[in-house]
Amino acid sequence: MVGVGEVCGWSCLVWEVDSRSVVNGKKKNISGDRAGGRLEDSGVTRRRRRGLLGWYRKHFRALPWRVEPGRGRAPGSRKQHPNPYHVLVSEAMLQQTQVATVIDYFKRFVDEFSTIQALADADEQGVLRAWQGLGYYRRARNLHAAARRIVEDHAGQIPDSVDALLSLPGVGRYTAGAITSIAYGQRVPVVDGNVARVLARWHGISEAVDTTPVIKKLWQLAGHHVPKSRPGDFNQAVMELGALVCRPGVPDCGACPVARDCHAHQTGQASALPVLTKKAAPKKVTHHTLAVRHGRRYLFVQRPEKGLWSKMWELPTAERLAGRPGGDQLCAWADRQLGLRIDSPRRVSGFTHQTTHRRIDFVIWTATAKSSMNTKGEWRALGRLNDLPLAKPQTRAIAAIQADEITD
DNA sequence: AAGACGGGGTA
DNA sequence: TACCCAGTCTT
Repeated sequence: MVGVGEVCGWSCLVWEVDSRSVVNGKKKNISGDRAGGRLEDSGVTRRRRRGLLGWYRKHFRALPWRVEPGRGRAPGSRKQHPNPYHVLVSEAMLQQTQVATVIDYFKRFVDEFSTIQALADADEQGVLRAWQGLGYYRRARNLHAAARRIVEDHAGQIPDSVDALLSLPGVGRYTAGAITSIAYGQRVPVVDGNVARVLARWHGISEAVDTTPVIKKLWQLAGHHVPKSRPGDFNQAVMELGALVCRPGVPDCGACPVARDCHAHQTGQASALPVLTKKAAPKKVTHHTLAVRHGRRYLFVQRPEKGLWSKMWELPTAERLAGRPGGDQLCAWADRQLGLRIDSPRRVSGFTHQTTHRRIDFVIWTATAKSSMNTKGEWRALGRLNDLPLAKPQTRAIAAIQADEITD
């Protein structure tokens, strides 16, 4: 940890000085040179911790991977920390995904894969299937690979050091901090979107928080805020505050336990912070999904190792047909890409699917195969897809085909 | 440093 | 629409 001196006797003025030094983009010593200054000695810091933990004890959400805060500290009681495996799974699911979305996925996942060993023993398709609908499917494959590594290299114990955790696929600085602090009670900070927002407001950070020097500063700040006692509760409390009170847009400062020690609130800037850099608009594209029927079954293929929806299954989909192709183009495409002769494709429906980087118009076609000869892919009845992981637009396409079958 | 990677909640 | 979510990895 880089030494941060100039945070002793914290004041907003100190940050204003620091932040100016950050903004020219140079990695100068933004923390100042005075060694040994400890934020924990600051009255403001102690007050923030106290206010935050008191608030958290009252307002925390009961979540399936969480232990009641502060519990188990009395002599003779157990279970001070949650199951490290549960923390690993939940943190993987929570990456860029809201708590409310994760809850049911988490329950089903640990029900099906109840231990790290069980997860390691599973096959990747099964793990992807359990992840279906959650998005960012690379997370599922990384988690599965991590489980195998943990069983192989760590005797099935989730590592308790940041370095060992960072070497696992899909575990970055945030997740390593979450596991070490929450599951193992170590004084390690976390910075996620919530923490960044809270810190930007507490300290009146007016530079964009998604640039390298400011991110570095946020980790330093978080490292000085996290207490030795109950670091996991503290980290979760900051994130919970960010999710419930110190929300994006207009925060509920009237409900905030630390508003008196928040620079943004005191100066009326809370709703203006944090500042984020603008992201590129999604690209507009069209995908043509072709439901090729042979008897009662349809052809499904698996997507490649990399890229969008990697290793998920789908009805064959043409992603770069120019213009507004007709049935002839679809026939040619099926011949070329699938080695399949089909009869007169018919357009049955369409919908739009939005991801972070693409706005995809899906056009759904159906056609009959002249034979089921095909080296790759599987022929499946639509009622027997339970073992195939399918991304969202594919489930919509399949629903459209089923509806079309009925009205046929 | 900038993009890719999903899907849903919220205003 | 646009933003943002208990981020990580690749280019």
